[in-house]
Amino acid sequence: MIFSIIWILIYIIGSFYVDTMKDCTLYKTVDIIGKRWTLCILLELYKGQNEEKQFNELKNMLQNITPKTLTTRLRELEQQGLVRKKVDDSSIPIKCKYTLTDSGEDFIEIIQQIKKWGLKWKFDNKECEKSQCKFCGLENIE
Amino acid sequence: MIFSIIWILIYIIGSFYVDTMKDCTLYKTVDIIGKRWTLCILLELYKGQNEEKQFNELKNMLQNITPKTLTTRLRELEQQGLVRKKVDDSSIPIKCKYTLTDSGEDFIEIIQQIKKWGLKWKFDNKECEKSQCKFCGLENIE
DNA sequence: CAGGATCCAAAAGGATACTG
DNA sequence: CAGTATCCTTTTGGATCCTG
Repeated sequence: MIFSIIWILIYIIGSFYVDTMKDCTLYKTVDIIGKRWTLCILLELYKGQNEEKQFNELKNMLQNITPKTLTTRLRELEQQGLVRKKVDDSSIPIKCKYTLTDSGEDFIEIIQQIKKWGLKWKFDNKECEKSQCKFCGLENIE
Repeated sequence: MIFSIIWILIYIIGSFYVDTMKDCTLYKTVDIIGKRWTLCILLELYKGQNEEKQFNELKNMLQNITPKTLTTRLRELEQQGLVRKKVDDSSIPIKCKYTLTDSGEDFIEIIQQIKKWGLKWKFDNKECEKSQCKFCGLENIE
């Protein structure tokens, strides 16, 4: 009983630090790229010298992704300026080509950093340690 | 009607690319750090020359985080080797100190990279462009 | 081919109260 | 102080079918 009072006091005293951090660039950025499939999509677009990819090409490479999710992610990325969409409606069927923008390509470097960190500290993965991993398609730098 | 058949055919032909990528180091790493609050926690531990932080200190700095979530995240990070936990039960109340491990500190560099990318390509943020942002506590490199 | 629409399941996280 | 327990809401994404 006496302890409870002590703890409540300690607790209240401790509660005076408050700060807000939602507006931070960092957290905004992470909000964009922290979502499921986003990295996969970026990598898929990056593979093969950043050539144009069509919707169903992406869908087939990313097995298990549903069109709904892919559409959502692509739109987010397009809106955030990481991905560029071009529509070719000169023929039937219509073709939509997706490519990375400059900022999107620049972001690949971060992904590369993350992979490097993973290899350094955490995971043994024969495939990923090859000069070119077949999963993520990234060559190992350094 | 005739179009439907054409499209079905195109669709089937396109479906022959399949690959798996779950075992990639990259995706495993992102699984760890892509979760909500994780980056905030790492940054909070990093602030102030990486000194020890207690549970309720963290909880107070990260307003809106619930103890349940904080516990979960800390345990994940501890298990993944990014965070170290020390218990001091020599006095009442017990104190639990959390610090970054070497790999955890190393990871801050990636966060720094992400921030740099965000500032370069996307967001105007007066606070974040200062030499030291009060939100994420990171100094701006380069 | 490139999605839109609808419905549904799972999971993540918040609110709140409680404890040693 | 450092959590645990319970309940509940919200978000997310999968399944499936449909269309121009």
